[in-house]
Amino acid sequence: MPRRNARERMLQAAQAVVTRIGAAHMTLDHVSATAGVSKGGLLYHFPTKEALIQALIENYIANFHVAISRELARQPKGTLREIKAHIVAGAKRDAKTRRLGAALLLAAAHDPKLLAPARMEFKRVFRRYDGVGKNSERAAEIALVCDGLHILELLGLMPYDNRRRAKMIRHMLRLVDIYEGDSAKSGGTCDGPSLKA
Amino acid sequence: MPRRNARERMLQAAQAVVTRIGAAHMTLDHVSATAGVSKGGLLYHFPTKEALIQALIENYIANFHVAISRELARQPKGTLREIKAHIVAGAKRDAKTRRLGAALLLAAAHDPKLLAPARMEFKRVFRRYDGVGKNSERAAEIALVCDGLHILELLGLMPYDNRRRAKMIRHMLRLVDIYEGDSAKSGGTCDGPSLKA
DNA sequence: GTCTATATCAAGATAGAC
DNA sequence: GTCTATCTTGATATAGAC
Repeated sequence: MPRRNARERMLQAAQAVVTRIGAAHMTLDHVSATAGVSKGGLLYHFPTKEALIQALIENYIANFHVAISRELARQPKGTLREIKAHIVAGAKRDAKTRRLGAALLLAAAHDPKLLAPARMEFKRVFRRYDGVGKNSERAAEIALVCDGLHILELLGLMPYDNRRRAKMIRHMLRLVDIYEGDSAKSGGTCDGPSLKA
Repeated sequence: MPRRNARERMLQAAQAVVTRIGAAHMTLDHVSATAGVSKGGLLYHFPTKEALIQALIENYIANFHVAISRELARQPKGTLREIKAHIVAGAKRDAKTRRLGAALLLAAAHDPKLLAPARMEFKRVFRRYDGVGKNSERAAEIALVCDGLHILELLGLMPYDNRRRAKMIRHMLRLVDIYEGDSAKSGGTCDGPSLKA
């Protein structure tokens, strides 16, 4: 009987361990104990520790995509509603999820290849932002603000409190709106004025 | 004889190793061999591997400050010249330095405490950006764009080529100018040529 | 096919010799 | 201050039990 659950259970256990003590301190013994299997059993499903972390990262990104889809349904019509959904979904991640993301990001230290999915994700996002409007620097600016916030928060480097953060999120959404409006106007230049708050 | 050089030599060796193969794959054996001492000798100066990495990180940040100071001397007068110097210095780091920074950042996976210096650095930067002007979201926006670019590049997540990147840097400097101009509520002293996209 | 038990090997850390 | 010898832990590899 190929128990589909076993693999899933091990992934969940790994996720729990990583969230609790970080990917760097996660050991195979720890995960297998949490999952209720032997180390060998774990290694049967994930031949190396890296494979396990890789699976966690893919899982994390997939979950994020689900969250974005959920937000997308709530966004009003608009060319860039997908981007806004991205921002809101990112803003809504809870502390536990963020901790998991940070741990996984840092786990890539052992193999830059592990960042490949993330790299693809960024490529996709930047292309998406770039594809709309005429001022691609402005677009990149928005992309960088969003993803900069995202990553700085993951790493715990963002010195904002909740109130400040909420204001910043609103500001970002406004940026998208303005950019969307500018892009829609055929003759409109994208410099300065419309960005003044 | 307390050889001041010994510690320094070991630090240099560690830096070389990290730059070459990454902090995760750096072993004490490797470093001690490169430095020409035994593992025990190395561990006398740096009681743990983490202590060694910590020293490398502090060294890295100190070097970055030196680079900023150098750029500061080249910047024309202006309220936010320090910020522009920061941007330019960040943009100018060579590949080797970037690789080192990335490795050190990722090394923090083993202990979030290692990120403490970086955290302090960001706090300082954001406060500096925040202190000038009235629109603090706008200021934060600039800060996030700069540091977002910085970190995404360190992690190799930035999908830009050199030309695109240069344009983005110029755009960022222009953002600072615009913000400075808005804050001063005067004509805005933009330094012409270097800011054209 | 799925797992347990056990073996191996690398690398961080410690103790004490010099 | 620095080295050698040794301990320990954790990641893999292997041998088979069910």
